[in-house]
Amino acid sequence: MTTSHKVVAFDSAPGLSRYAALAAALRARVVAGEWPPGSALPAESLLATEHQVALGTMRRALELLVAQGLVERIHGRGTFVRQGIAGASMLRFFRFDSGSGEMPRSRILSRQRVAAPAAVARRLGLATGEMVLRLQRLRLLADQPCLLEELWLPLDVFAPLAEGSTAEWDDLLYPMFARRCGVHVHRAVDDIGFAVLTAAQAIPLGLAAGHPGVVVQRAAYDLGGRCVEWRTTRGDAHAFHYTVTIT
Amino acid sequence: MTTSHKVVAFDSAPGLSRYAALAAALRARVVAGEWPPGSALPAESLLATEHQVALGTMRRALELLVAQGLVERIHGRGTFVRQGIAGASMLRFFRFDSGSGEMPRSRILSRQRVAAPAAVARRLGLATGEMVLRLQRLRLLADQPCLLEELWLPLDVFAPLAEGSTAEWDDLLYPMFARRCGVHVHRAVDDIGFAVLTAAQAIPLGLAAGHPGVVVQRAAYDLGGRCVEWRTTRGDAHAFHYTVTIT
DNA sequence: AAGTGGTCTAGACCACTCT
DNA sequence: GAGTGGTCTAGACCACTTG
Repeated sequence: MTTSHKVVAFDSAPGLSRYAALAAALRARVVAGEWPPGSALPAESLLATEHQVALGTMRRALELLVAQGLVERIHGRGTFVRQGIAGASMLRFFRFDSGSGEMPRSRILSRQRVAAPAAVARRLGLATGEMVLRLQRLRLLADQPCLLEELWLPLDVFAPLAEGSTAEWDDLLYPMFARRCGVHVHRAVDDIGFAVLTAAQAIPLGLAAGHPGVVVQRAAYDLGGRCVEWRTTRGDAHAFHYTVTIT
Repeated sequence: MTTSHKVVAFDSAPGLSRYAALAAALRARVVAGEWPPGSALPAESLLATEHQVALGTMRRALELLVAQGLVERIHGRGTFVRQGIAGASMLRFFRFDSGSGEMPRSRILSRQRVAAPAAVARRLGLATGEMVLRLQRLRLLADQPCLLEELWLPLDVFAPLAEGSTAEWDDLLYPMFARRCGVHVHRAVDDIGFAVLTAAQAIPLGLAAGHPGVVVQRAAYDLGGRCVEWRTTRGDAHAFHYTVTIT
């Protein structure tokens, strides 16, 4: 008598190593929602027998996914699909002198349902004229305004945020995106530059028009690689600092 | 009859895995100069038998050194100690609109042998008052000044640079450091900030006093982890740009 | 105690580079 | 063809977490 085991096929490698093909197959299952963010994958031994490869090969595949930031492994507990980026990640570019353990606060200044301008539509991978949510947001530290943000979100997936009061929104957006819209931000690309602030940008920050400012433009992507946010953040250039290590 | 093989001992692990201890032992031999930058290490199979470990374990150790940036492996050729940082690494923070294939040029504005000020001595790990080389350097792109730099170098290892004409110096410093002083810069930490330029800083750059400037402060380290350079670079803030990806 | 990931072994075979 | 690193296997044993 033969026992029946679940067997999962994966595309054999077109020039790819077996563990790379395995990693791609596992990634596809994660993106498809088979294992939601925060949940555990089956044990590596199980996955190995399922895919009919040696344990070491499956380990290589999982290590690859760890390096790619898709999953994280915890000794003795298991392999988990990573939750998205935590939030407050914009503050890492700034050094505001306030109580160090200070919680950042947020205030939504405006919220509009608008047709996407061409530049925004291109960034978000939408057709020009598709509906988006435009937000203006002020971030405060110890009740002092420090960052002014303009966000563009595709309405098809962020529709829940178009309704209800914005006064009750969380101070951190990404956890709220996950909870209310099922959108997990897994990757963000920040482009940093400097520009003089206009009056409209400077006043909410308590600065004067013409003050030097930092401009961070961010594109944020979900698990599947779709751009789900286009954001421009402005702050006082004198508060900017960032450290890079090169090897 | 027994054949005699070279056997290299390494400290058994005080809480370290065997491959981590192996990596540390190999790193020590590289730092000691047994395999100079650019040269090849023995084959992994040889190293494995020398250290009396399985091939896979030695591979883990070498992979660790690759991840740390100490060596690089080339399929079919061997394992090589990495040369230092190439140079021109400061330009990656700026976007000067000129011919894209433009070679950056350098001009040494001043060179002094001076006693290290306290702040510099601390950064370089010297006693206050030890002798250092202070350089001012202007970097040009298409004959346009773009960056102004102030460098502090410990004289004990950079003595060869205190003699002779600075007019003949290379445009890239790090390869010259390696060739003339045997100093290989393997790691650099850049701290980016913002400040308004003084007249003395702005004039050489063709800007006006009070112009917004980017300030990059760099500590550069050699193979052994010694800080061998402390540098401050200033440039037009409007030319600054940098991209960071977070996951 | 049971289940998880982490380390280590000893081998076979493949892919690439140089001469 | 000889020598290098890269992949894959099949197992043993260890270390950590949880019930």
